[in-house]
Amino acid sequence: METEELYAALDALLRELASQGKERLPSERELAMRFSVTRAAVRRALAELEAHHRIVRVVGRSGGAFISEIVESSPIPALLFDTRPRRIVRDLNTVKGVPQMLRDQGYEPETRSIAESMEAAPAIVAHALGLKTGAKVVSLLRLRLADGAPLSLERMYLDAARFPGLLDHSPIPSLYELLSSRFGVTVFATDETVEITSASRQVAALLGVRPWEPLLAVRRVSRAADGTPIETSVDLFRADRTRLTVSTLRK
Amino acid sequence: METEELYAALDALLRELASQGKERLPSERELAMRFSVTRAAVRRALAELEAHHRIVRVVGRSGGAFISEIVESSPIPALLFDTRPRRIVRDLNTVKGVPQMLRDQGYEPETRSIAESMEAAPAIVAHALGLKTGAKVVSLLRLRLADGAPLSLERMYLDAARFPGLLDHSPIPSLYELLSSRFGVTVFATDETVEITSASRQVAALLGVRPWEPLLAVRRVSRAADGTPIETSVDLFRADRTRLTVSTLRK
DNA sequence: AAGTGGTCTAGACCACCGA
DNA sequence: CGGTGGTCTAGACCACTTT
Repeated sequence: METEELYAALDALLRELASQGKERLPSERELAMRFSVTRAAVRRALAELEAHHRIVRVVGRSGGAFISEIVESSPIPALLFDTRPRRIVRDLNTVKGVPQMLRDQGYEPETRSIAESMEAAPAIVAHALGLKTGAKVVSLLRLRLADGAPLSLERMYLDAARFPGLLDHSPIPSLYELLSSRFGVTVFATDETVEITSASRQVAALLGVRPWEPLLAVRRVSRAADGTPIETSVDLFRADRTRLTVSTLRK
Repeated sequence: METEELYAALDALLRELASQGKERLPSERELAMRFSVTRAAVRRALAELEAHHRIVRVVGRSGGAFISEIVESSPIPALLFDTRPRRIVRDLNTVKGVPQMLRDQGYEPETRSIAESMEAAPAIVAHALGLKTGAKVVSLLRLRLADGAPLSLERMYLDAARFPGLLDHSPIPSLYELLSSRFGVTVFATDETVEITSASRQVAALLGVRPWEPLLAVRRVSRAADGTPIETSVDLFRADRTRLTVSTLRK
């Protein structure tokens, strides 16, 4: 019995248990015996059920695999229109900072500075900021939390020559406010790109997700009213806690 | 030697090979012997490298694991010079349809209609379109391809009462054009949200990706100039072929 | 035919954690 | 202590693709 069959069998078992109001599956070893397959095969199928959030797995003595919710069967899903989980909404139409966005939605924002340093600009950063490769840039690595839980990891670069003494204020409480009050610079426009990336081990540890889990990567270049670049950054958002929104008018 | 060590060792090997201009790794069996681990261990580490797009794996006689790009040799990333990006760019600032967007970027667009039908609106769809639950809606399921390779799967709902006889033209060549010429309706504004979802087996098969692989889900409501909803849809984009862009001005 | 990656069985040991 | 999931070794067979 290959994985696909086993997945179907477990799927049926899940529905049966759900209909009986039970939420705990038999142990992996017992499932392996029942379906006459190895435990490894059971684990592959369970891993897929877990990836689809059909089950949750818990270790330890009364641990096991638990049904995460009762789902009706449906062919190709209208399910995708469902928006049950409470996700934090990042509106790409505004230039608000993350903390303000969180407060607007009733979350308690927190920012932890992981690293603040001066370094030579990598090629892509230099290109985005209109500098020569190797020019000095200020590099900030910050972790954003909402209600105490990690939401995103942000790496930002700024032209060190344009903003001298920026690191004197370390740790920086509100960057946009500091740029405005001390340097008279405000963000006028942003160009952003959105892609999926996967979490490296270090990123995963900081964000509290598993390695290689998918993340939303938002790359940004902020510009002043005269078009000169102010900062370029990459935000890595936890996929399970984030929804991006955009509104557009015809052009 | 556990997975993390082995990953680091393979990482070092990757850099060494890259510096020598080589792009092919030894076979899994040889790597296992070299590092005195089982082939399963090698495969776990290689899977991680693949998830990070560090390598590409090919089956068959002269297959193997190949380094996906040589980073060391060139100080300035070749990407910056590439006029036709490896990923297809979906500009969320415009309301252009997918085929037009593809043509603009030099790809050959193709749309395959998977299903076109009339059905009762699910609650969420009815809500988005301002209809009563159960009202008749036209449901379209279409696969978009670029240069013959699957790019996205789109499920769209339209008010059947507003667009009578829409399915008479089945299969629909250009929906936006049809709405304009036959019903005098043009899209004026769109509200879109972006999230990560994972591919079900059926979706994965259509898009040519593996089950549970992450996808970009773009949900949309298109409105006419008077604010009435025209259509609501979900686009599932292959993460490895898509980049979304947004530009904003201060508000 | 031969060598590649893909997948499976079989079994062991570990980390964890409640009974 | 004992049962759970998590991870590892060892080895077999299959599907695929070039030689």
